[in-house]
Amino acid sequence: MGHHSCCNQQKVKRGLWSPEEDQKLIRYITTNGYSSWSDVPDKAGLQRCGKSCRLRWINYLRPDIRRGRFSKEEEELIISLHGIVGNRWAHIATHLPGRTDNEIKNYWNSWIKKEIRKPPTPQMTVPLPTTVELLPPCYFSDQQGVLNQDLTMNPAMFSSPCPIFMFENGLVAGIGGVNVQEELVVPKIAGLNSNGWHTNSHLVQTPSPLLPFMGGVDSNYFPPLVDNMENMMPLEVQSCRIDEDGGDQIAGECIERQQLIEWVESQGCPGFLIWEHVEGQLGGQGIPSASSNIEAVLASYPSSL
DNA sequence: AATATCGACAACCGCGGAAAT
DNA sequence: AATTTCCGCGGTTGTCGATAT
Repeated sequence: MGHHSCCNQQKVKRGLWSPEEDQKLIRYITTNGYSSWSDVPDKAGLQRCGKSCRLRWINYLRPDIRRGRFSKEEEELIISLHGIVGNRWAHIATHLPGRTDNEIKNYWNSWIKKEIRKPPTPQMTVPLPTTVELLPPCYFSDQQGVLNQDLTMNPAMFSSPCPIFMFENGLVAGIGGVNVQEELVVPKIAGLNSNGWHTNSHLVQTPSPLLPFMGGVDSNYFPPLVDNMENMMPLEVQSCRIDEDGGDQIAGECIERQQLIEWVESQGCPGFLIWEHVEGQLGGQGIPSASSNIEAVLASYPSSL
């Protein structure tokens, strides 16, 4: 039948939960547990749908829940993780014991509103040259699985000369003492293993011929490099990790900074840029700094600049 | 003083996919 | 194997007290 018919019969109560309802639900769940949420309401004597009961228990009544303001460490972790995985609230919540996806989502949505009304920071604006016609052509090779299907199927998208690769280097290590090492991944132009990256964290193609790709893009961290994110084209990417000191590799998925650099250079691309989050800035502005100067990258285009 | 807006948080909704029938 | 039911997720709306106009 209709796919989803929960919560729309009459006589099913909705809206905020009363203390009495809470007590009924708590009593039932603590004595019986839940095997099937859909028959919890009947057995517990509640005029709710199972879904509502589940939500109430998961997000509010269950005993191991933690409430109150987020700590500084939690805030930093949320912001950092969001910069990497995007709006995957449930995933982010797994790194914050006792917190729910809903709570984190609410936090983010109000946090982001505050950030948005702040004026952009000056050093984030990078002047881009307007004349690019003289740049030598540089196309991607399809060898070694470098290109994904979208790329090969639509070569017109990649007629822009001289791509500059940009990578976002996850976040600082060991933040708040929480081990998020496995999250320290950066996108790489490669095969189809997107490994759960959120769409807006994928490598994207920018409208600028000089900066055709940006990796790990979060528009709130990297706003001014391009005028509008709408024109960007999400691409499937493979995750890997830039590891400055060579430690803590992730089996099979990690390439180190030097490898990354070599790989980019092997593509015949003269420039690349690695953004790095800087410790201490994540909770404040969430502003990255560039490890390699974009001016130096642009200087590698002698014919036009 | 009255009302509009804001902000934090709670809850709802549709969807995709898993599980059950 | 096909269809229905259920679960969990993420976007969105609702609620209500606080703050601003």
